[in-house]
Amino acid sequence: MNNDKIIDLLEKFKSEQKALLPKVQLKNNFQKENIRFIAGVDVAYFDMQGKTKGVCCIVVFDLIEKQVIEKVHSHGEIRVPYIPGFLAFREMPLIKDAVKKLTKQVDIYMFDGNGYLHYRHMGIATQASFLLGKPTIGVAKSYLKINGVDFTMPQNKENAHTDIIINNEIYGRVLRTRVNVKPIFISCGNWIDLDTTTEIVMKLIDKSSRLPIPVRFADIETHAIRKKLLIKE
DNA sequence: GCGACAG
DNA sequence: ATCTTGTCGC
Repeated sequence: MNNDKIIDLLEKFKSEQKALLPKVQLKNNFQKENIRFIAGVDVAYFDMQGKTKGVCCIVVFDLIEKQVIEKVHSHGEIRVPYIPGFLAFREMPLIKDAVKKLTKQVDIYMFDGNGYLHYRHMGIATQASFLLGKPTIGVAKSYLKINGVDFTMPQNKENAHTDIIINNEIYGRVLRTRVNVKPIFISCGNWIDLDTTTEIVMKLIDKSSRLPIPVRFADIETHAIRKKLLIKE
């Protein structure tokens, strides 16, 4: 993919993101007590026959029974390069394919990446919400600096957090899910508020990781599937 | 030209 | 994201 083509694509992508923005709602469109099934979505990459391929896994976790109730995956060629701010366009085709395979109910989707914490408030979690028609949450392992604004490190206590505020607007939250571990960067995707987002993320933390269970499991699953695909060929 | 850069 | 072994700690 040459440079001119990428520049054209980015302009097109940017206007798609701007068109979606007015539809974003940072309010819960559900009753908290009804939330039970949380899906984690992640993508892993590999090369095969000189092409960049990807594996997308979705793991659905039951908050009540505390167990995984469904795992689905999709894989295929990745055609869009990674450019900060446009991750959704790179991963969305595979996500769509994996979503089609789901048979169980999902109440909320969690993504490996940002949501409202994004240049145009349109990180992958927010953008994907329109495809899914469900509330979404963004969970990033590192910080994507916006307009040169740094984040404030939260205290070294479980559940300590600081907000990322730019031009008097809250973009997202830096959350210390466990003591002595780097914080994560969470943000609303759509149809959910930041406090509820934080609550749900904390409910899904266990001793095994600083990341919430569905995202962690989806990450592990993508690596497992990728390994199988590489052995076959 | 240099640095920054979710995954 | 990915390339990669051992190793410190709960």
